[in-house]
Amino acid sequence: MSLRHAALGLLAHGPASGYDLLRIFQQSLVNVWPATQSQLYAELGRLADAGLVTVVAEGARGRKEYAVTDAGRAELRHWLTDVEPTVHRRSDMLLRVFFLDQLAPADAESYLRDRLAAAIDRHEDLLRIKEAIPTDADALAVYGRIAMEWGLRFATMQREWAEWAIKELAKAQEKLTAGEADAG
Amino acid sequence: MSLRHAALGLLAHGPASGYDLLRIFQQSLVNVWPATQSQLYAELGRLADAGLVTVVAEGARGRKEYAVTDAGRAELRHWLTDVEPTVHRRSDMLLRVFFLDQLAPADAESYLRDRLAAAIDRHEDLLRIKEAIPTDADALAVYGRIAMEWGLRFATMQREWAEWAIKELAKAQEKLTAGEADAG
DNA sequence: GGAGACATGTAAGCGGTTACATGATTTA
DNA sequence: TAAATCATGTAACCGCTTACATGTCTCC
Repeated sequence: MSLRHAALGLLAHGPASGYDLLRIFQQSLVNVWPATQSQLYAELGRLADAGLVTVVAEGARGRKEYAVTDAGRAELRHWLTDVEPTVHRRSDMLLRVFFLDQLAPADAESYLRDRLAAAIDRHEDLLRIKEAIPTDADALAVYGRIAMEWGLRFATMQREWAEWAIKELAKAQEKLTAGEADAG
Repeated sequence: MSLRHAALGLLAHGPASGYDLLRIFQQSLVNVWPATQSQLYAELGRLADAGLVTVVAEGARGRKEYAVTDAGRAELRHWLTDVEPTVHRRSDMLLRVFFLDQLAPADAESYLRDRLAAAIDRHEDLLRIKEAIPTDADALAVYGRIAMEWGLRFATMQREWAEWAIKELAKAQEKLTAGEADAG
């Protein structure tokens, strides 16, 4: 249930409407916690019902500006300090690795090469985004850069792993053909 | 919809019952694609309906042994070669990083230190699991080791990132106190 | 005969995605 | 005045989790 805390965290930086928050989700948070419009509006309603945020202003076109309440700030702090981050284990990229033996060796290698290429692309994309980000000293920027660094390191790790895996695969393949030669 | 492909992939190594598969999910695949019992039995039913697997034997206690069909193998290969793995972006660990400015500096640092400790623990856990795995040359073991290596590298990356982030935070903190001294 | 493992299933609820639906305001 | 943007909301569906529910077989 982290969308609620994401919304709470954004509102902690100042009042905003659902529409405002949506743009932040789709820009700054898209790589960390994407959210859809329908989800966000529903969650803001629930947050208001729970007393964690309140409508502080109503503007044109039915715009509702929300602000976090004291209870909301307390909940946010609780989530930040007391709730252990969940570890995501699910990876269909790694799941495929388990079943690569169902493919011809060349296709298995091709899969890993695609991962390698994807990691390189990802790293380049992130670098481009990083350069476009202002080097402000404000909190969201400082911590945003720390999160960005995680992404860059993750992409690098994935690249190096794919390179290593391709070599491992080649080694295993060699052994196998050597074994076949022995048998023949 | 990867549970279906996970089941298909496991059955590609030989016929098995839902109960058999469940143990594999909870042992070998727990770090890659965890699945619950209710989910798995339901999916096997759907796979059978779709003609991707069939019941090849019925044993004691209502045991049903499933085997993958030609259509199932084709679907598995399709998924392995043609379907781009999804990139998971959602991380409540990184989401918290964005909101660390809502905490006292000491608490923010504490959060990062906890991540560091978690990464070290994770790496040790994986090493222990790795040593317990037989060094078989069979496909599931070979590719299992490649997946394991990903986990180890991921934990290492996370450890190094946390160490780096703690230093960054200290630097930012220094700058801030220096700024305050200037102003004061 | 009881415990523990084997074995399969259903139901309620939750978070997330996609699609639908509506309307006001600003700007070219 | 038409297009783009601003702005909020609902509904259907899907995958996953948790809990419930039932029954069989083996071994001590």
